Amino acid sequence: MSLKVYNSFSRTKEVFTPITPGHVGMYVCGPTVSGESHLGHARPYITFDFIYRYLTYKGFKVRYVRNITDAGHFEEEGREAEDKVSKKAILEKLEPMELVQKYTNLFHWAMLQFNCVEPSIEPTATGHIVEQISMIEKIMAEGYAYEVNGSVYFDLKKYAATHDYGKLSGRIMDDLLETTRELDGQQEKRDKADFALWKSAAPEHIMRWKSPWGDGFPGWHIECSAMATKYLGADFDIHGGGMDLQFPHHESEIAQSTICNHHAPARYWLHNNMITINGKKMGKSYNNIIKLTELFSGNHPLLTQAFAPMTVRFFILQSHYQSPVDFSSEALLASEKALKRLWEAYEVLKKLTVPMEQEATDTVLDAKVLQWVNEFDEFMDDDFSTAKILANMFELAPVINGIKDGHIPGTALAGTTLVLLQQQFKVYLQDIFGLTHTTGADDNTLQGVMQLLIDIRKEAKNRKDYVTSDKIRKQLTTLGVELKDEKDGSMSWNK
RNA sequence: GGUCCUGUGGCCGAGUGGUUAGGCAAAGCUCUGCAAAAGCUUCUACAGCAGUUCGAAUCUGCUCGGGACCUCCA
Repeated sequence: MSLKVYNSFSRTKEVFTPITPGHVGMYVCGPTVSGESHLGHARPYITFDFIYRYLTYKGFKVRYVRNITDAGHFEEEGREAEDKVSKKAILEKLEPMELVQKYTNLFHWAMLQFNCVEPSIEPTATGHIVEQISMIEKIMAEGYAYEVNGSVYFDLKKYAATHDYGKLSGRIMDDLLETTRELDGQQEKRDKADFALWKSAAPEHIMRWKSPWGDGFPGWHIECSAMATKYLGADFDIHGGGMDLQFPHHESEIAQSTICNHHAPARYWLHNNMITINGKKMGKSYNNIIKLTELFSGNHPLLTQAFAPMTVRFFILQSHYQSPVDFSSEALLASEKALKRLWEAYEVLKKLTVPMEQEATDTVLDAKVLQWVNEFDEFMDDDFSTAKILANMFELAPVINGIKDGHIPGTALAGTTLVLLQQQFKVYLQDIFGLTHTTGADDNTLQGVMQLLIDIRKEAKNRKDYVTSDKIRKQLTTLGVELKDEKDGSMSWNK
């Protein structure tokens, strides 16, 4: 089966063919560590995490590069030569690198919470100033950049004359050139649409590096081009990021790399859609940001409760990565319950056993189960349709629970079917979707304490002392531990 | 203003022209000391109008609504 991905560049679903058979180079735009990550940031990292995991599952050796943007960029181009990082640093009275470190650590912590696999390489912009400068020099040598007052700009008009600038984002060059915007510093550019490759640093600017054009700092787009080229080559497979980065960021990356390397950087451009909140994109300008720390703690006016990272991960998996997803406390609560139900079915499934040589007594059900399971790969190959796989899993859950409860005879499914079901559930739920569940079952002390409580409750129940047995169950519930009486008289629990 | 996307049942969300998406919520039943969980059942929608077609949520056009980008943005 071949993997098909929606390529933003061609606006069609294409068969994915890596440049080097068996290997995939993937670059994803990482965070700007000038502030705390919010819910919106979670989406690309979780999306490209399961894409990375799936490519690995398919047998590709993937080099996954995700940068850390720690060299600030100007907040409003040309208005003031102050970058995000230095501005915030002054406000918080921190060293720029101290601030960068703080938010980098926080970002890594969040990725850990979401169970995101670490990228193969996580380069920082500040660690690649030399590469960025040399790339700018090459572009200048090619005649597509010019220097003015210590800043270097990309000559977009010249580029657009022979190249299709705007193809990725569906932009029309003439419109861009016509866009009238009166900003300070715009005058030094040959054309308003030209973007900066290097900006001259004003004396008060903290983050600054020496360059052939004087002290300054790199432009917004050049870091990704420089780092992607360095670690993945001039021509690599996948470039990913949020849809809002298509223009101007990715468009400009294409222009820079095309001139510098004489080659468009990536074959496949993958973009995840936005998370909205009450229909509006989550963003600073809308003042509707929910930080990840707030989400995990429930400490936000829009939240009715705290939500676990896995709930968020599941919530994102429940829709296609290219669809916008609207956030609400209610929607997340639904995800929380759904994940719980699914995970419990998975736990049940793990314990089911049937002899391998068992033949299916219910061939209709057996065929259905096989179809649902086999569709996992099919759906994932179809541009990573995680939502459809989850739907199939929910179709399978009643079958699993039915076998456990005895509504469905244990022999209904063939031994080989059950084994395949168990295997694929594990592979998808844990290895590809990256979901985890903490039952506390790995805590020996807690295990022992719970067993003790279960024993006491069983004894109480046996002598019909329901006051005691209900008290144990009720108090455990308030502690967040759920105790269930099974049909066979045993008890199970989970956190 | 320009470019593009989108409008699915109480809510969230899959949907590749013909067949039940799925989840959450709600109702009933079974099981249970009571619960919870689980199982079974019910609720069956595609913004509006027109067109193409034997047949459209799915294609086309128009109208209305929502959103993204055009500026830092995941």
